[in-house]
Amino acid sequence: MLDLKAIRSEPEKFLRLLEAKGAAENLNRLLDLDYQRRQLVTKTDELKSLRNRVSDEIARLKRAGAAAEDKIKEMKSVSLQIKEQDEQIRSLEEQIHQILITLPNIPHASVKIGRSAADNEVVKIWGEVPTYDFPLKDHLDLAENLGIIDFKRAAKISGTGFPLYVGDGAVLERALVNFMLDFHRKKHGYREVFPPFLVNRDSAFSTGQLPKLEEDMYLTSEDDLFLIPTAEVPVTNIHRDEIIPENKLPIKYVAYSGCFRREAGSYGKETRGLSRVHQFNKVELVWFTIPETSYDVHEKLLQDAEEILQALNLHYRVVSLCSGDLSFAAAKCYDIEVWAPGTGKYFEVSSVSNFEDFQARRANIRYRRSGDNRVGYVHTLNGSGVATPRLMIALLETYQTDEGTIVVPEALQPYTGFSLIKTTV
RNA sequence: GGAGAGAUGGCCGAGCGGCUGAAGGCAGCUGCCUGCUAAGCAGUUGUAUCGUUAAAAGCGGUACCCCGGGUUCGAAUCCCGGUCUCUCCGCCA
Repeated sequence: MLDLKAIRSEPEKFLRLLEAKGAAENLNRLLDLDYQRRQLVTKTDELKSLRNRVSDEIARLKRAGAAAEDKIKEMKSVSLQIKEQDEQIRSLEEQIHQILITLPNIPHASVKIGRSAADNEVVKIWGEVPTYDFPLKDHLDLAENLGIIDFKRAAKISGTGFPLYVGDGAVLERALVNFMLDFHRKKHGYREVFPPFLVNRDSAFSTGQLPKLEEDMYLTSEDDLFLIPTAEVPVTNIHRDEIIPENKLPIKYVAYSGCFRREAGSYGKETRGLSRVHQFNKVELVWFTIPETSYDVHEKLLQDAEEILQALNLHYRVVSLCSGDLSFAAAKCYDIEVWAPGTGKYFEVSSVSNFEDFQARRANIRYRRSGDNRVGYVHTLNGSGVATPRLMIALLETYQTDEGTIVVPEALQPYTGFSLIKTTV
């Protein structure tokens, strides 16, 4: 959520930046409603002040045994007026709120203004496109031949987009998750949490999924709980409605979770294989920081996520998203895209975002400054570290051999207990 | 799923329809005292919002005792609805 007071004081700036994200239409109406509200609040507070004073007088008169009928009568009509104006204020606040919750975050000054993914910039390339002296298979062929992912039976069980990992495939998937959790916990000092996979509306609102992206989530109708699309949602909400002492910051969590996405509207494209699925596994990194350091942390977070791919020796590039491609809540975002040689494409395996105080405002996560004891909103950041399905694609396709087997990267071998995946059926 | 109990400030805890933003205690901060520490004494300490201000501080107003309604000139206190927590029973990995 944006700061209404900030919008009020610099409306032109917000107009310009919201346009850069393609979402400026309601701004003037918002400012008008805000003005009306403030006028009415001032008027109504004066009436309340009057009522409080006279009510005290009435109490004094009654205690002294004097009559107060005329004052009571007068206050009766004042109270009625207060009630009417309070209702108007409530209505104005509701309208303001409705606009405010649909306004996206504004891009940071370092973010390029652009319309779509075509305007994104590659800011880093790590490693080189690997070369092979035999014809490459894509992950679908490899997985099917090796019998490590059973898409057919998965479709029978749940439908398309719900991978069923089998045998060494299941072990490999689990190994990836454990490897990444340990990596961030031990090497980067994150605190591990294991969050709930279903969340309530307040939690989904806080991180920005609601109200605009409700249809992207699975909803359990009986209990009105959402299946999480990312661990970002429960983990960010750990500190909802809290005031954190500054000396406790930064706080950094690493969490594994299953992730569930309806991917409504994306039928027909990329529906085969692992590239776009309804359920997947992801290790997520979440930071809470003071505002002054959040952009340094953003770079650090990116680096932490990159190191996973480096440890697995996978070629990747980093893309800085332009304003038009930023998600609803993000002020700045890097995508990490890993190379899949069999498919011949880069796949996004991580999104590393700084939300500044946008989520903190929605979630009411504040901190108390050590110096002057004042409270302010924290900055929240998160990044995938990383998501497995596309990592699996890159892994299978990068480490395939001309026999169709898969060499397990050294870093993973302690977790798999084997170094080669070959046909077992 | 059934039955019962509860929700007050950073924490514990009192609270009669007006004199309660809220007693008392703890913790924190500031002074005083003390060779140091402890103890003692005095003062102080929430959040949001509106106004004043270029802005902040400060000052003034308003609201907030789980949430939402109601009764009343006036509600932490009375009434109704909801949420959450705890205990017991049932079911259950």
